[in-house]
Parts: sequence; C-alpha cells; structure tokens
Amino acid sequence: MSNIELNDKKIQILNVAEKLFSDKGFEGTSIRDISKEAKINIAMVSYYFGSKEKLLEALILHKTVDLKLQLENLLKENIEPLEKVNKLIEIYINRICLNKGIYRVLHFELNNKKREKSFQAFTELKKGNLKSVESIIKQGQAQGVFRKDINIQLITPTIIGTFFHFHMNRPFFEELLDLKTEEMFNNYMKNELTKHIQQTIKALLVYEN
Amino acid sequence: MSNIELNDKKIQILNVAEKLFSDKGFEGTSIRDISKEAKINIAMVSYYFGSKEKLLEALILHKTVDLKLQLENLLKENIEPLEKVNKLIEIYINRICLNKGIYRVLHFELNNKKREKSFQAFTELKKGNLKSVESIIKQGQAQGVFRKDINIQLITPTIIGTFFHFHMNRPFFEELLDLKTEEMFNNYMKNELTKHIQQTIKALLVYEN
Amino acid sequence: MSNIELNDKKIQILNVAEKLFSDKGFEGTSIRDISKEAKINIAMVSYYFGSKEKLLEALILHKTVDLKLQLENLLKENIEPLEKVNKLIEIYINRICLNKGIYRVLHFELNNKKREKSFQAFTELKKGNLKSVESIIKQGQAQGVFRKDINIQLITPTIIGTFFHFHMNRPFFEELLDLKTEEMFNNYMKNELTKHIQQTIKALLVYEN
Amino acid sequence: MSNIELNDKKIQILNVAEKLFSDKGFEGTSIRDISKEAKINIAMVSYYFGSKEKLLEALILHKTVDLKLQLENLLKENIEPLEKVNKLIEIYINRICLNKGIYRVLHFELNNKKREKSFQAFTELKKGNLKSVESIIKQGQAQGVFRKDINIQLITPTIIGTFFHFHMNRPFFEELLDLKTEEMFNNYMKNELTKHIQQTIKALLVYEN
DNA sequence: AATGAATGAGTGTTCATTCAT
DNA sequence: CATGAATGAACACTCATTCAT
Repeated sequence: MSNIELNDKKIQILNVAEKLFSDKGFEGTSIRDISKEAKINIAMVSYYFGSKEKLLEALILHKTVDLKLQLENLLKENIEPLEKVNKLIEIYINRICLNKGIYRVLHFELNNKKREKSFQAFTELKKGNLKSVESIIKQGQAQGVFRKDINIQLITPTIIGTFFHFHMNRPFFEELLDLKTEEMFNNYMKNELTKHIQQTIKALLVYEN
Repeated sequence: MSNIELNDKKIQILNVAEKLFSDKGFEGTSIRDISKEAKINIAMVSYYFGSKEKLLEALILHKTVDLKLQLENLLKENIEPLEKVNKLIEIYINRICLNKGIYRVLHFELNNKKREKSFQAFTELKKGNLKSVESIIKQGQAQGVFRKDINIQLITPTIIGTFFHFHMNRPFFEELLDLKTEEMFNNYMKNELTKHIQQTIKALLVYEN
Repeated sequence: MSNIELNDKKIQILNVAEKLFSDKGFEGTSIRDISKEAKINIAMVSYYFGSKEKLLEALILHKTVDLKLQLENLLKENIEPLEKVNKLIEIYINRICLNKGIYRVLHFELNNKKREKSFQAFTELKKGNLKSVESIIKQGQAQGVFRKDINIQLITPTIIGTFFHFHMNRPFFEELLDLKTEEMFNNYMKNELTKHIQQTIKALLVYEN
Repeated sequence: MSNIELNDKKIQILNVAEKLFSDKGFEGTSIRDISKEAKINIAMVSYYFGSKEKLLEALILHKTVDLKLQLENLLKENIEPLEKVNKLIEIYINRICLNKGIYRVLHFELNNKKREKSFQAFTELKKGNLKSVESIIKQGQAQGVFRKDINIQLITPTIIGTFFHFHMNRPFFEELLDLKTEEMFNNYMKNELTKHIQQTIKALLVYEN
C-alpha cells in the first residue's frame, strides 16, 4: 500500500515523529527534536524521507493502512446491525486511542496545507469509512431496525467528532471529571464516553421523532 | 472584560492573526506573515501585544467575550426546554461559523502547550457553556420532558464535536455532498447539519433506551 | 564648562544613566531601561540629549567638572609634599568612589569609540591631573624630600590603576577578604587600600634604590 | 584543560571575537560582526559554541590556560626573590600584551554580569595568580629580604592595575610621551613601564617606612 | 515643550536542508 | 550507505530614533 520501504530505523523515526507531532504539533516539532529523541543523525530524516513534509506524509500512510482492514472484517461479521454499529464505534475509538497523536496531526495539518498525496490517502480512508457505515446502516434499515430517514453521511462526524472533541479537550475534562491518572482517563473514554456515543447513535438510528 | 484598548489597527491585526492562525496554525504563522498581510510594520505586533503569545491571548479574549452574553440571554428566554436546546445548538454553530478561525485555533493549539493565561480564559468559557447546558437540561428534566439519566457533560462534545468534525473535513464533505460554493456549504451547515445535531441531541435527551 | 542646560529632569536622567551604565555597560543599557527607571517618557532622552551617545557625553562632562577645582585647591594648601601626595590619593579615591559608575564607563567606552567631544574633555582632565601631580612632586623634589629620578607620568597610572583594578574586581576581593557588606567593602577601600596606595607611592618617591 | 575541540575555524572565530570584544565590548559586538570579520556563516558561532555567551567562555578558557603553567614554572626557578618578583611582573605584562583583547574584555565585562561559568574560570585564574605572588613573597620574607608587614593581596592590583591603566589610556600616553608608532609604544611598555612597576613593587617590598 | 505612536534596522538564535566524504 | 559539517533563510523580539500632535 505504501511505496516506501520501511526498515527499522524508518519505523523508529516514524514513531518518534508521531509522538512529537502529537505533543507539540508539526511546526512545533523540529527535525532536531526528532533526531535527538530517536537517537539518529539529524540528516537521516531528510535522507530517508526527503523532507519534513514528506515525513509527515509517510507517517500518515503508515498509520492509516490497517483501519480499512478492520472495518472490512467487521462488515463480514454475522451479528445484529445495532451490535455492528456499537462495534464500529469501538473500533474508531480504539484506533484513535492507539494512534492518539497522528489523528490530531491528521485533522489539523491535512486540511491546512496542500499535502496532496497524503490528503488523497486520507480522503480514501474517509470514503472507505463512510461506505462501511452506509453498508451497516442500510442493513439495519433493510431489517426494519433503523429508521429510513437517516442522514448517513453525518453519522461519522457525530461518532468521531464527539470522541475527538473530548480527546482534544483532555485537560478540561480531566479536571471536570476528576480523572487523575492516565488510566482513569482512558477508562472513562473506553467506558462512559464510548457508552455515550453508542447511546447517542442508537437513539438517532432508532428513535421516531 | 478585556483590559487592553483595542484601536482599529489592533483589531486589524487580530483579524489577520485569526485568519492566519486558522489557516496555518499558531506555530506555522510568523509575525512576518501577519505584518505583511495586515500591512503593518513587523514590530507592531510586539509593540501592541507584547509578544506573539500574548497576541493569541488577546485574540481569544477578543473573540469569546460575547458568547457568554448570548448564552445568558438564552437562559432567560421563556420557551420550552427542547426549543432552548435547539436554540443553543444554533447559537454554537452560528458562533463557530462567525469566528471560524479562532475556534479552530482554540481547539488545536490551546491544549498541547502550557499557554496558561489563554488556556484559563478558554477553560472559563467552556465551564460557562457547560453551566448553561446543565441549567437547560435540568429544567427539562424538572418538567419531565427529558430523561433523568443523561450524562450532561458529554452533550457539548457531541454538539460541538459533530459540527467541528464536519467543519474540519470541509474539503471532503464539499466533494461528497457536491457543495460547490461557499454559500452552498454554509447553507448545508445551517440547515442539514444543524438539523442533524438537533435531532441527535433530541433523540438522546428524550428517547427511552 | 558644559554648554547644555541642566534642568532637574536632565539631571535625573543623568543619574539614572550613570547607575545603569555602570551596572550593565553602555551597550547593555537601553534607553527603555533608563526611561523606566527615571520614570520619564522614552522619547525624553533623544529629545533632551539628541541621542544615546550624546547622553553619555553629557554624563561625562557633567561628572568631571569639579575634580579640577578640587585639585587646584589642593595645590594651594600649605602642607608638606608627602602630605599633599597622600591627600591627592584620597581625593582620587574619593572621587572614583562617589562616581563609581562613570569612571568605569569612561575608561571602557571612551577608548573604544571615537567620541571626540567627550574624549577631549577627558583628555583635558587627565592633563590637568598630571599637571597637579607634577607640581606637587617637583615641590617635594625641590625640598629634597623626593627622589629626583621619578617617572612622574607613571605615578597616576599607579594610583588610579591600583585602585581601579581593585574596584573592577570587586566580587573577587569581596570573597577573598570576606567583605560581606557594602559598608565593609567601602571601609576597606577607604582604609587599607588607600593606605596601601599611599605607602606604595611614598616608597616609590622616597626610597633610594 | 578545555573540553571543546578547537579546529582551525573555531580558533579563527575566537581570534576575531577577541579583537572585536576588545574593541567594542561584548554587548557592542554582534555575532554578525564576528561572522563578517571572520568570513564565516552567521550561524557558525551558535553552531560551534552554542551561544554568544558560551563563545566568551570558550575565549576565556582558550586564552588563559597557559598563564598558570608559566607561573608554576617561575616558582620552581632557583633565583633570588626580588628577581622572581621582577620576572613575575614581566610575565604578567607580556601575557597581557600578547592577549590584549581578552584581558580588556575580562576586566570590563566579567564583573558586572552574572556570567557565572566564565566568571568562575576567571576567578580561579586570579586565585592562582595570588597564590604564586604569595609564595614568592613569603619566600623573600623568610630570607629576610622583604618586609613582614606587606598586604600581599594588594600587590597584584598594583602590578596589573598600573599596567592596565596605562594600557587603557593608550591614546593619552601616546600623545603625552610622543610614542608615534606601535613599536615605540610597545617598547615603552616593555622598558619604562615595566621598570617603573618593578621599581614600585621593590620599593614597597623592601623600603622600611 | 513634551510625548505616545510608530518604525526600520538590528539582535541572538533555530530552522530544514545540502553536500562532501 | 550514512553522516558530520555547514549554511542561508527565517524566527521572535528589542533597539534607538523620529514625528505628528
């Protein structure tokens, strides 16, 4: 899927880059920071990836490949539509949790600049996501479980947007909800927040206005 | 509310800063960019605001002052709770549309760094928002219109998150929904998207699981 | 002697400038620092003195006018030559103590740059000093008290140089001699150091090699 | 003794820095000045030394390392105390003549600021100097050649102070003594001035008040 | 006579990138 | 293949000074 060879050192650089881009933003992270943290020579980044920009592109490609697979597997599962939606939500949340950093960077950086290549990859990903959601919901509609008048295209923004907003405002919610440790915060996300989103989507899909 | 005098040139700088911070991020925007775009001397920013950091603070204060007032007025209105929630959503969306730039900056820049002062201003704003939501929902609960077991703290993330995710992925949705002009996109946000969010929140507040 | 009018504000500026130039050097002191410390408008310095450079010139002229008078009075006193030399040393040390700052600036700044006007004033001062020393020593030689083969031109460097070196290395000697307070340091200068210099010059003037 | 590698370009930078710091002071010299004079890229200074401040530190270390050795060798020499004192004076003067620039900087820049690291290196140097002087004089006192009541700590200020004052007022003495060429001035320093200081110190050490 | 507003030039430093080895 | 050395450009910011009022 990616046309660049990824040896160990490249992956090491990508991991460090993800962490730092996430913490300090793309512009706020210098190649020096990356090379120091990854314990590699400063020229390695340009040498391996061509430029800082292309490092970001590689990072995005590297981190978004397998979500597609996960979704395709979900579609094949033989479970009820609502259950599938719930699992879909869990997959999303889990993915973003796993790749905390990159999603932040993705949303912020990709829309500002004309990073055509990665942007396309990202667009493809989003289209794939949408198709999966569409497929699941139409299945539910066919079974008479879901309402017919649903704006399917706005389901994903609700799921990911809700989660993302919570995630982006982490310090605020840490204080508000008294989530003192990393573990507590993660638990809240995986339990309360996930439940809230599932409940929201269910209400939206099922409730007759 | 703001303790700095805002003459025309300051406001001009703030507007340019909002635009550029929004487009290219805080770190990605240089004082040179701002001064060039605003057609002012490069030293003016530091001269007027003290530093780039303080410019951001001033920008946040400048752009968030009247949201609070709008919400307070809403609370006093003598209308049904559901109607109030819908109006609240409209206010949010309208505000973010008006100040696209600053909200984008707020979301992406303000949480990763220790920009204490600006961060506090933003936290206060979010706390105020939460209080308003809480007040409205409890009113609805008292009237028996809304369910009792609502996680109030997660309502705002759903409203703003959904809207924001849509807004952040503008190019994607422009293509997907064939929204060719600025006007069409804005109309979609003000109609379909708003309706979707209102419908979502209503379902969440009213629907018995 | 000075061709500029010195009103209260000018003198206030000069005093602040002396203090700051002394503490942080000429280049290390900004007009902003001076205007803040002197509680005057930042444009006042340029307005009153023309420029930062000219402020320094004015400062030098202002601070060196009355040394000449003191020396002329000393010459007229009817006391023994050795006593006169000792008094001369006391006058020097006292003057430099009084105008701590300016002498440091004088020596450092005046030799580096071509500040012709103040440099001339300073040269005149030094010539006057030399004449006084010469006059005193020749008096002593005439009376047979002092040796004939003295290099009069190098007496002043010995007096002022010794004192100045001590003064410039204040932190070092504070530690070495355990002079914990301002007062202790000043007392050491006025007593031990003065005595040492007087003893040195006496030995030089009197001792037969 | 120095923990930084000194290649040719670094030494070139150090030499230029010494010259310019000496001429225009530390604050008065910009990295741009240095880079222009040394014909190197402006970023090289920060690249090589870390900062302008650290360049000064390196300069001090670089220029003061071998004085210590010279003094230690002097102490071991088997010559009369008075001869040793005279040689000590010659060493001082010679060193300062050789490294005119750095000593000038040392005296004027190092005491007013908290340049801790450089300051410490300089303090160590001064302490070493003092020990050498002390050792020599006590030897002379033990042999009954020098007086017992000498304030040893004020010997160095007299030696260096006298020399330095002369050196700092070079233009004045050039005119006064009609020293038309560089060579004449240097000769005067190495002959008359040195002799004067040696004579002064001898008188101070030997003459019974 | 005095000053707040404004500015162009300059500051030290960091940047991503290049290139000879 | 990999890298240390090196660099021009850009960074945020401060400077002394000017000028309209």
